[in-house]
Formats: sequence, C-alpha cells, structure tokens
Amino acid sequence: MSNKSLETIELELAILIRRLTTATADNRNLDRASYLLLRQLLHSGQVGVKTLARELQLDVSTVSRQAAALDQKKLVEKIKDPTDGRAFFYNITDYGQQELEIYRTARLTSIERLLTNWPDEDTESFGRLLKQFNQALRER
Amino acid sequence: MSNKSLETIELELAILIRRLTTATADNRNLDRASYLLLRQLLHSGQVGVKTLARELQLDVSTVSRQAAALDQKKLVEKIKDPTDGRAFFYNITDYGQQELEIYRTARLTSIERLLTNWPDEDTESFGRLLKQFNQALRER
DNA sequence: TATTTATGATTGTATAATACAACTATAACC
DNA sequence: GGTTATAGTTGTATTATACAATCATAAATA
Repeated sequence: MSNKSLETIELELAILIRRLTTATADNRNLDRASYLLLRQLLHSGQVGVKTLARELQLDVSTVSRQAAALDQKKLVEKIKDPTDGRAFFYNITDYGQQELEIYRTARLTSIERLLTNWPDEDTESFGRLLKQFNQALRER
Repeated sequence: MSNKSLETIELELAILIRRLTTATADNRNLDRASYLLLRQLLHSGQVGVKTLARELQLDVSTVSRQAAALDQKKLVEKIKDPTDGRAFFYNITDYGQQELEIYRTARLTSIERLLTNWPDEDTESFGRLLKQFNQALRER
C-alpha cells in the first residue's frame, strides 16, 4: 500500500468523524445511537440489553440507558422474560418502526444530496469500501 | 446511483462513526479534537481561535476550550497579538510537534493494520473517496 | 438444601466533544 | 465620546460513552 493513500485515509477519517458526529447531532427525530439500536432490534428480534450490547459492541450500561430512553418514548416496549426473572426482551413498536423509517429516509435523502454528481462507480466503491473497513474494525 | 449503494453508504457511515468515536477515545496521548487542532495550527501558522474555528467548522467556544487545554499541556503557546488588544495567536510548541508526530504515527500504524490484505487499488480508492466525501460535506 | 458464585440489568460517576447564550474587553466607526 | 462590532472566555446544557458498584435472580456446589 502506498504511504500516500494511508496518510490520506488517516486524515480524512479523522475529519469525517468530527464532521459527522456533529452534523447528525441536530435532530428532532432520532439520534444516531437510538437509530442504530432500533435497527439492531428490528434485525435481532426479541433480545435483551446484553445481546444488543454484544452485537453493537457497546457497554451494557450504555445500551441499558439507550433502551430505557427508547422505552420512555414508546419506540420500544420492554417485556419481562417469562423464563428468567432477571431478563427482559425489547420489542420495537409500530410507532418505533415508523420513526425509524422516517429517520432513515431523511438520512438517505441527505446523503444522496451529497453524492449527486458522483459517478456510479464511485458510490458503489465507497459503499463497498466502507463496509469492508467496518468489517476490519469489527474483527480487530 | 443505485439505491443499494446509497443504502450501504448510509448504514456503514452510521456504524463507522459509532465505532471510531469510541475507538479513538482511549488515548493517553492526544485526543482526536486536540489532534485536529494541532494539525490545523501547524498548517495555518499563527492564528487565533476565531480563524481556527472557521477553518475547523467548529464553534469558537469549542476551539477556545480546546486551545486552552493544549496551552495548559504546553503543546501550544498563546501569544498576545501586539496589534490588537483583544486577540491572540497560538503557536505549536516543539513539544506539541513531537506529540503530534507520535500520535499521528500511532494512528497510521493502527490503520495500516486494518488495511493489511487490502488490494492497493482499494486503499487508493478509499482514501480518494473519503476525501471526496468530506469535500462534499464541507461545501454543503 | 443452603451457600456461594455467576449473570442480566440498572444506576452512580466520570469524561469528551460539542453548541448556544451571556459576558468582558478592546477596537472601529461616526 | 458614545455606540456598535469583534476576539475571546465562561456558564450551562446535551449526547454518547465507559467503568465500577449494586441488585435481584439463577445456577452451581458442597
């Protein structure tokens, strides 16, 4: 790998993180954390915070708080596990699914706006490489 | 652009941000904010917080605090503008340059580790596309 | 079976990064 | 010389996170 490419990636990643952590902060709707949690929940079905934390690679306490916030907002419901007195399931509500979809659509739209004029080849590669990079991060 | 690519980018960006904000948080050395500020300072030369804030697209108050923290740690020095009683310059110190270099090298190394086995073509594209994406964000 | 240990979850506390609003001091303008 | 603009700082709030302590229940063990 060329050192130039590596240096570019290093710098641009730092900038990207800075830019996106703040850019996505101003939301009337969902925040990024809730969004990923809801998505994961939709994907995993009925699971508790421990499983979610593992899947999202977050601390259990973090997920516990996030889930409580979502429960508060009626985006999910918390159900006692009948077979284990300590455990709970979370279920995304219909309202939660709606909100998720609204947020996701808004995100898609604003990203699409950023990518106008990009050659198809570039958007395709960008998606593929981001995914590949995340995979590497996950396996690290 | 294919909807599939767009959806991939949308999701993978959200994941990436989550992953990197936490992954880069555990540092004995510099934090990401300080790092970018020092880099910018090295690049811009003697400027005050207002200029830095504009260049970094951050609020002045944020940069003011960050700069104060760097000053505290002797990574920069704060110099009164002789021509304007309200204003200051910041200068990166030798120590600051050393620390910057140490941190940057560490970052390069850990990113390089993630990219082992990537075809040269992919690392080249990834750098180029990240830069392109940041540019789009900046111009938004 | 009674005690110990492990586990799912929550809560207390701390930190980092940020923004907006209020404020201070100085400069510029008229 | 009084008003307005500007550079910077500080107060306050929010979001996202981790680690440590704790609680309640389950599982293992003696």
